[in-house]
Amino acid sequence: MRKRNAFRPKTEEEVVFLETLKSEHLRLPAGADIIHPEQNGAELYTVFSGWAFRYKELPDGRRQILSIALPGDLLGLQASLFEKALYGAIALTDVELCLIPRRKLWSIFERMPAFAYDLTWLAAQSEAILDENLLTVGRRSAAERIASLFAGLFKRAEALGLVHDRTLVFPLTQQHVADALGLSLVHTNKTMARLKSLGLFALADGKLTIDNPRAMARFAQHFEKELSPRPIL
Amino acid sequence: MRKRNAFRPKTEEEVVFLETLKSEHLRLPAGADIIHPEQNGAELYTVFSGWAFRYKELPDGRRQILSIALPGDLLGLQASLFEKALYGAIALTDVELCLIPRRKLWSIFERMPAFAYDLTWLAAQSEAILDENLLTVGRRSAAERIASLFAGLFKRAEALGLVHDRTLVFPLTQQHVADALGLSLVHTNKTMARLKSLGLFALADGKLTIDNPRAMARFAQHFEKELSPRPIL
DNA sequence: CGCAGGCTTGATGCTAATCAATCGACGTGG
DNA sequence: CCACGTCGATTGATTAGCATCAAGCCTGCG
Repeated sequence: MRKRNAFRPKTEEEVVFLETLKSEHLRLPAGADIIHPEQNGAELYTVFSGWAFRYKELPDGRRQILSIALPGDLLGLQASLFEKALYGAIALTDVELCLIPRRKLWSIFERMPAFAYDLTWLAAQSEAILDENLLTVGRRSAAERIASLFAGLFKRAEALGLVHDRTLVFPLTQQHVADALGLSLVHTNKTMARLKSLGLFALADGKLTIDNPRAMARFAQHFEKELSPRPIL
Repeated sequence: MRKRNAFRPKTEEEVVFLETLKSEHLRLPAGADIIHPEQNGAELYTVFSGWAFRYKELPDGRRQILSIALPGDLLGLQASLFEKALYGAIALTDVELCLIPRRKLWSIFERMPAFAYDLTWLAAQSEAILDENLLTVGRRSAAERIASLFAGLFKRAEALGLVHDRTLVFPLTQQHVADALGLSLVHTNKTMARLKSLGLFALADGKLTIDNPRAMARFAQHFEKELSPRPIL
C-alpha cells in the first residue's frame, strides 16, 4: 500500500481518464484569478507548471495568503466539494493547470479508487502545510517566519527539481511575503534586509539563493521531516 | 451527488464495516494524549463525544493549537496516511473515539467509495477550518481573534446540538485560547475581560453564553457561510 | 494546612504597525 | 527623447499593541 505511488496508472479507465485530462489543459497569465472568492461551483485543478497562491481576505482589505501552490499541488478541492469557494486563488507566474471536472469527482471515487486515494493523500498533505503555516504565523518571530517560509518553499522546490545551483526562481514580492506571514510590508522589508546581511540568503532579480539550507532551517526553528514520495497528478 | 449525505449506509459491506467500528470504541480521560507528536503509525479516529485539540510545538516550548475537534470530526488523517504524525492531539474532556484502523484505509477506497468520499469531504472541511484559523491568527487583532474563535466554536457546537439556552459547555482554559490564537496568556486574559465587559459574551464555570451571536460575528469580522450538511462518521 | 492550577492585575519594554517619503527600474505616449 | 505614472523596494520617525515580568487571589484537594 505504501508504494502505491509507484504503479499508479493501471486501470484501462484510468489511462483513458488521464488522457482526457491532458486535453483539458489551460493556461493563465501571471496575476490571473484562478478561483474567485465566493465563486460558485469552482473546478478542481492541479498545477502543472508555475506558481499560485490561495488567500482569504477581510471586508476591510486585510489579506492573508494561506498557502503557495507549486507544480503538482491541487487547487480547489474545497471549492469543488462544497458549493462555494471559501477562498481565492491567483496565479503568481504564468501557469498551466490541468482541469479535473467537478462533476466527475464522484465517479472517480466510484471507479478509480487509486486516483481517489491520491486525491485524499494530497489533501492531507496540504493540510500538513497549513498546520506548519499556522505554527509559523502564530508562534514564530518575524525573522523566524521569513526564514521558515523561505526554507519551506526552498525544500519543496528542490524536491521538484526547481533548484539549480542553490538558486530558485522566486516570484513572490515582499508584499506577498508579508501577506503570507501576517506581517506589515515595511517590517517585512526591514527584517528581510537584516537576514540578508546575516548572509542567510540572497534575493535579487526574482531569484532566491540559499547557500546553507541547514543553517536557514535551524534559524527558523523549522524542523520538518523529509517529504515522502508523492502521488503525481 | 450533493445529497449523498442523506443515504449513506448502503452497501452490505458498509453496514458490516460500521458494525465493526462500533466495537472499536475507545474512551480516554481529559488530558490524555490521543496522538503523540512524532508518533509512528498513528490510527485514524473520529470523535464520537467530547472535545480534543491538535497542536504543534517548537523545540523551545512555544505551542500552537491548530484546531479544535468536536464530535464528528476526524483525527489523525495525516498521521495515518503518512508514516509519522506531524502534530499531537490531546483530549480536552473525556472523549469517546471510534477507531478506523489505518491498515483498512486502502480497502475502504477500494470497496466503499461512498465512505472514502466522506473521508475526503471531512478532510476538505478541516482544511477550510484551518484556512479560517490562519486568517484569524495572521490578520485579526487580539480582540477579533477571541471573538472569532468563540463565534466559530459556538456555531459548530450549535450545529451539533451542543448549545442549550444560548450556552455551551466550554472546556478551554485561557491558556488554550492563547495557544490557539497566537497570543500570550496575560494579554488573552485582559482582552477577554474587556470583551466580557462589553457584554459580547459571558464565560464562567466552564460555560460560555453568547446572547447575540450575530453581534459577536460582526465584531470578529467573521463571516463564514452556513455549515452545509456533513457526512456522519 | 499546604499546594497546585487557573484566573487577575499592574508595571515595563520590545516588537512590529503605521505614517510618510524617496528611489530605481520600467513602460508608455507625446 | 523625455516627462510621466506605476510598481516594487527602501528608509526614518513615531506609536500602539502585545509580550514579559512579577505578584497576588481564588478554589479544590490530598
